[in-house]
Amino acid sequence: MTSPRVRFAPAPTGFLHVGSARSALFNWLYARNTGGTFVLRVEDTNAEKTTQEFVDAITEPLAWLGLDWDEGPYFQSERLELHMAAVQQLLNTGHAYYCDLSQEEIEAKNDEAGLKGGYHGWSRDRDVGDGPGVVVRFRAPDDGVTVIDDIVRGRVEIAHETIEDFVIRRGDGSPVFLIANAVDDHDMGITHVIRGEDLLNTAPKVMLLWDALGYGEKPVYAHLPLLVNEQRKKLSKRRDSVALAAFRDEGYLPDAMANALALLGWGPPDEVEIRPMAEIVELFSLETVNKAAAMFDVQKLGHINAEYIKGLSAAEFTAAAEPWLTSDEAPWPADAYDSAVVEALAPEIQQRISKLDEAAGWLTWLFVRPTEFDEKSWSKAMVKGRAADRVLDEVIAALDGDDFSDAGRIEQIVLGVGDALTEALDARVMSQAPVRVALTGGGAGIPLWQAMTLLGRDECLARLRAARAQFG
RNA sequence: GCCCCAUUCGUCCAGCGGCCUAGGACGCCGGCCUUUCACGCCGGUAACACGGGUUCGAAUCCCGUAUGGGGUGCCA
Repeated sequence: MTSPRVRFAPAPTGFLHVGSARSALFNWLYARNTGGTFVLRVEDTNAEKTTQEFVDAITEPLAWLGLDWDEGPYFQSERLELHMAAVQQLLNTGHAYYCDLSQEEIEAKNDEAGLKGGYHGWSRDRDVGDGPGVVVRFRAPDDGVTVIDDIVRGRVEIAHETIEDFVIRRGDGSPVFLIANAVDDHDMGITHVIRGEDLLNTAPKVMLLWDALGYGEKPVYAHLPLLVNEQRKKLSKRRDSVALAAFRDEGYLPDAMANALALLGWGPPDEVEIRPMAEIVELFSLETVNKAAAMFDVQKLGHINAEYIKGLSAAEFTAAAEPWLTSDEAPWPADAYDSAVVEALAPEIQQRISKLDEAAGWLTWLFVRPTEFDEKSWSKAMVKGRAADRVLDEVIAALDGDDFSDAGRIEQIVLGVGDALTEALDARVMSQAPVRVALTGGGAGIPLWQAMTLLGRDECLARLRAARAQFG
């Protein structure tokens, strides 16, 4: 058997959405698993719309996801003459004919014949000639069936009587994707057509064209279950925010994204969900793809991404998060940023976020002095009854002589103050909370001690004194 | 309307006639750890759409019904 050739054939719509990305991924997985070839083909019947920008909107997200293609991108628009030749061939062989009927005229004829909807071969024998506004229709067989032996869905039969004489060339002379599809898949030696279930109904039409053109052996089909939203509707770029680029911008890692996408409609036999793509490639098979539509669950994506973030080394994490930490949106002035601080604290940040754009929130106080104290945290930690004022006084005094070189020592000093007070006052005194509020402005965050060494003695003491002054 | 497809925990995935008192993951709930928040660990919650068959035996096979979805374009 010759090695498989698969293709991902998106229309240039301006961006790639997760449903398309999933189709691309499954094609890629199949190609890599079988040692086949992954072809990228842009289905642009409207050639003038295909600007470089639109092409980039497809290729960049694919590359980001790690889906490298072996051939292409080919452009349908550049193969127009071949498509037109195929239309002409069908015309010559009697498989297609011209039709000049308008939508209104077709409806009128349907009404007259007592038929509802569709097109019923009205111009088959009218001997219409070509001209402006005239379309070419395929003469679909009146009886018999086309069988799709779909790898995912099994045997699907479509009765030919339900297939109307569909248009293969528009009134403006341009070919419709159905004919382009048949021609391109044939010319490019495509062996497996792997795509969304929404295209299942177009398969018999292309197969009919395929036979009429005398192309011989057809590709095998595999229609993937649709990706749906919370309402169980097909993911739509209109309703749902599903641009792959948007996920990238929020700080999802490409490997995590690809891993998550691979789990929609398919699962590894050993039930280990989060794993390197190389293993997924190894385990993947079209035969084990699900039939039922899958909901794209951002919460699970978040969990997978969090796991991937935790798996990064400190240096890798710092580099990966840098775009968010150095952007204009970062909550600190550009010159206050210090990547060394981030790298030192990376493990603490990594275990607290599920997307890279959440990193800044944990780091703000290290790069800029808090402008105000969180009210709730203040009232919880800074109560005199719990000796917060004395804690701050003694922590300030004890820390004043320290050189802030050792996180462990700072911890001992601060906690020691609390313990001593606990003994003296015969009531549990927690010294961490007031110090945290004084330093960070809030009550929750990464561990203090190491961060304090990074902040430095002068800044720490200044913040502690400022907070102490609030007591009046 | 017509054609096509699907139906296992809230969600994703496992199960492809007996191993199922249905397994894993996310989420949720509880506990442990912890002088913050997390992480981690332990435990719990929760599903075979319904009705008929076939079979010694069905989540698994067949047929209906219901529900959901896709298509029905001179979009792809």
